[in-house]
Amino acid sequence: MSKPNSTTSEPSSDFIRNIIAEDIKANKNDGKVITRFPPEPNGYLHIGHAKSICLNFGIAAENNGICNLRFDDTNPGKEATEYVESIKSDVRWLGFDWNDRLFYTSDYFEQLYQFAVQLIKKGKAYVCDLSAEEIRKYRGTLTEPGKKSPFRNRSVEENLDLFERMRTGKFEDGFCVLRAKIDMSSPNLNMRDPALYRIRRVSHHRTGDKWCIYPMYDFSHCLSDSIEGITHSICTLEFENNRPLYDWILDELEVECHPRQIEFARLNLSYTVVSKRKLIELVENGHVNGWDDPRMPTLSGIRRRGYTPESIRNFCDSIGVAKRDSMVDMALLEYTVRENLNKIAPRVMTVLRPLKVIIDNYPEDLVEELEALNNPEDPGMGTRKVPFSRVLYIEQEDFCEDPPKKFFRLAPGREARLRYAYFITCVKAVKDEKTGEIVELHCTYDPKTKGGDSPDGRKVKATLHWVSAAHSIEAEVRLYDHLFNTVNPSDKKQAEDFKDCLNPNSRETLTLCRAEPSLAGALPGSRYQFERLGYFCVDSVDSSESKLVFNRTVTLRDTWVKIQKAQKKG
RNA sequence: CGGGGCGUGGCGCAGCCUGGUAGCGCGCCUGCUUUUGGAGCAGGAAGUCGGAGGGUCAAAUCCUCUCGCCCCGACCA
Repeated sequence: MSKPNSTTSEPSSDFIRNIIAEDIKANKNDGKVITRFPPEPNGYLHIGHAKSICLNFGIAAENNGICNLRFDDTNPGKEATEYVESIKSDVRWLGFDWNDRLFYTSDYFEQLYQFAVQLIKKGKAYVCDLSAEEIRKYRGTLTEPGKKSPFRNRSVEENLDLFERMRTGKFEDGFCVLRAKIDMSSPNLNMRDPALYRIRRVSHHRTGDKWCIYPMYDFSHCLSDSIEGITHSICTLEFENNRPLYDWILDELEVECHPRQIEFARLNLSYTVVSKRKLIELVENGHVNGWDDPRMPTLSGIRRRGYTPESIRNFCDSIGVAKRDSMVDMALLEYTVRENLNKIAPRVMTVLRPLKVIIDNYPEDLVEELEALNNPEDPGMGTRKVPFSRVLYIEQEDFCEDPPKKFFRLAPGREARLRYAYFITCVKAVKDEKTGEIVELHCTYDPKTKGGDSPDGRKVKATLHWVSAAHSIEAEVRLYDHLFNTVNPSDKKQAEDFKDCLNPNSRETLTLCRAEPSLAGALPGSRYQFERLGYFCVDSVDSSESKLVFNRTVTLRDTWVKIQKAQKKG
């Protein structure tokens, strides 16, 4: 009964949705489903977060539930308002709405503190004066048990007093921590008396200097989930080892709501990195131009690149959710944008690398306005007029003086169609005497083929895009390729430093492109298909009325490139 | 010599709980339609389910063992 794993329909069933379906069936949590997306505001969201967002908001929506957006802001040193704003706008852009369910762990600092007090009163937490280094030593190793802290048996009263003094700033940063009293010989190191609170005099982006102690992830996350009434706390695999601690804290505190933590494998995408730490490094070392560089796998980068939110959602639905580590091929992401853009992007003609074409037998002063479809996939998108005249530009690679097998574009003596215009025949290629470079083409046109069809039924193998030289407008076009040269730059077997895998040719800027006049005034962010080339969008940062700048979102599927590669291999 | 996970066509997943010789998407191949070498439609190749045993009439599905990969030793999340 599971639905096909289509890229356009509902996501197929996965183990998490199965668990939730069973819980609903068993009327657990009164049949309610409440999830949450809990980013730490210490960086920008990337495509991996999109998977989590789609999962959490998606599951809530499918089950008539709720999904909270909660900022896990317990480490003020690394967090900032800039990040919370970017995260909010990215989630919104992706198409999800948290309504009034916007929360911050910092909203719970007082409650969390009281929970800690409760734990102390139960004799389940203590203030430990060991230094960070000492704690590490006492913790033992993977194969050896740890040692008990000499402060482990302080009285409840003493701990209560000490903890309050931690809060009121009586100790220096790092002087002591509050620890859970669990089991120093547990095979799970997370259970060897983990730190719950640390002293840190850093002002917080929301609470300012109100606090000098901050709760650790393990303590705050489960309790925040509980406070919000989360039913299913979905997180990534690396937290699997933390689950016993998640459950321990909620059990000890006897809270009314004890969410079920479920872990899934994070997304890995080929030819890029999906790790906040690595992305920060790329930004800070200037390997890219900021978080929204169109080559970045950040949502802001992907958005600037021209991807649609719908295509990202379809992508997330089609990759599935499981527990095994895997590497999703970037080609699938590209497929989902093409699939989406093919339906909605208006077609337009733009020549990236212009080659002048003179139609010898076309009247010097004539200009015809030819009708062109805005989208052959959707006649409802209407038509537009494109000017045609004696001097045109076509793509350099659409002409070949000595065409190889299967090349069926323009060549000396060969006839081809100019889209929506006429059949033209190349009569002569003019070369630069010194470089041998082809400078311009002389062609003739067949007036009877106006519109692109010959009344005698004559066929041509190729249809080329073109622009009228006099009417076309200048544009800058930025072509992008994979940010990295290797499938998995994070693989230490590939390179010690992932930055060594950076693709030096990940961006190529073309400044002399010629676009059809209808593109004048194109709005930032608007997306087009440049016929035969790919999908492009107006850059939202650098484009202006006086200077159009386009980003190539993705090329069209290119069979000719494939044939050429096959021919090279023999 | 610790603990926790995972292993199904090239890639990503479903199926496993309630055994009956494997399914989907992408990719790949062929043909047809087509004024984007785009797109659509039709068809096709490709896996014996990490490996080995065991019980069963019958296992990817149950049991045992084994191999491989990932995660855990921040006062990060």
